[in-house]
Amino acid sequence: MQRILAIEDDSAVQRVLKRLFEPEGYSVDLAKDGTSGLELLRKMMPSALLLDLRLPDISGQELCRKITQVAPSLPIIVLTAKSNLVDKVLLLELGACDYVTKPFSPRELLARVRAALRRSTQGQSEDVFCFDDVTVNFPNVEVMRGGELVSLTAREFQTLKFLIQNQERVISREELLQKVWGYQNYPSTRTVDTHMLHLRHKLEREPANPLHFRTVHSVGYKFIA
Amino acid sequence: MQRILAIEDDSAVQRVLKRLFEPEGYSVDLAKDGTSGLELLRKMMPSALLLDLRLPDISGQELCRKITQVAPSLPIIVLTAKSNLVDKVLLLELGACDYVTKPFSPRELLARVRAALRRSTQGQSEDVFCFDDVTVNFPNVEVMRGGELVSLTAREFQTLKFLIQNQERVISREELLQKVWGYQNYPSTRTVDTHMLHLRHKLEREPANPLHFRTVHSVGYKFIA
DNA sequence: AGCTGTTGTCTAGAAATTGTTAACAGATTG
DNA sequence: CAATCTGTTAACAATTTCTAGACAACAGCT
Repeated sequence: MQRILAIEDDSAVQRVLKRLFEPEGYSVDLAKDGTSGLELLRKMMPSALLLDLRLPDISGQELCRKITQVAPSLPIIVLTAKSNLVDKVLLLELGACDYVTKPFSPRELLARVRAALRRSTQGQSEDVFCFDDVTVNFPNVEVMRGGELVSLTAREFQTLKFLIQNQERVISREELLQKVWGYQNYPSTRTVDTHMLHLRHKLEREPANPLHFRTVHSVGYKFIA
Repeated sequence: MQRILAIEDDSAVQRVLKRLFEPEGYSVDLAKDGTSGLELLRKMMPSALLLDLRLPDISGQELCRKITQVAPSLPIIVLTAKSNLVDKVLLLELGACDYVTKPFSPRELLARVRAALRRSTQGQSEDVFCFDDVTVNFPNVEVMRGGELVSLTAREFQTLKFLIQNQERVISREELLQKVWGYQNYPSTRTVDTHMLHLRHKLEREPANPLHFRTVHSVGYKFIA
């Protein structure tokens, strides 16, 4: 039997979750704040986690980070009131695998939890990404271009991955250095430019006239498929 | 040879599929409606199924349900015109393992089918695995090379087994230490390198220029047959 | 057009990662 | 109990990758 842990302080929502999942053959355990949630998590090791973002004690984002440290492969479905795109990106980055905005349709939540469980047991479905004549294979850490293997360095690949995950959005050099490089302080940001140059030469048809790796003058870069 | 069954009524798309998969070493069988598709499915037992959602006789969702009853572990990749998110969730729930929206990039479809096949075969373990002039016999815990018995240590054999089970995929030293060694914490990961060195010397033709036990700089190692 | 700050490009040196060898400590075996 | 085997770590060499700086080219502004 699959066990689901729900960290959610609203008792009305708690009841809805119980009534939704238990008849479908899942067991539902409840925690009403972050600290007791983390404790329960360690004890029961659930198959999936439902996480409310607004909690009395810890911020949802903080909790998300801690959970992914304790159980990196646990699928987390976030329940959130906002449908903000920035938040969505942030959440997926923090390790959430899906999110549902409140008020949610019970049927949709059920479907998403099932899909998440399926993905976590049989592997990610989003492991390839394509644009132009380029295929990026994430688990294999491989990039094909027109049937030929293109060799990227690890940094280049990480940068590409981050850009794809945040496509359409402009990303500053500072953000890239923080999120991809993991740097807290940096004397210069020019190294980002060099890496973009390399990505363009390896993946663009006309590196001097880039279609996908675009420069946004005095702001940063963005990726467009 | 891997066989793919495509249930798809558009003959133009049928041709594209044939031209895409057959040169890559797959055999493609075609059915142009749901009933003949189900019949063919029972006869040929393909390795993967490509399924168009808009069919003349049966609804794609209905068909999806029936197929998962007949062959629960068969990977299904759905071809769909809509990119609706709800549909996506519904499909995954119905048993599809991935989906591609039309018009699709041939290369992307190929990559996804490969990924799906890899996922579906990685669970079931063969008794013997061969690459180059090497034969690995899992039940006997034996490795032959060109008729000669090669003696591997227990760790080396476990490492080899894990690499073969996850071939093509890049595996970090950390993951190896966790999954093969069973370690939770480790002061150093260099011991993995030493074991890869030994495997190379015992199983590669040119240990200094490895073809099968590849290193992916600053990420990890991967095995390729 | 001219000015100014930003970005593209190249390169050499710095830094990090990996290959390889060898030595040592535990475990296993006879 | 000694001998052998196995796993681990350290050290150094070889290799790959990253980075900062210089200068040229470019975009945006007045």
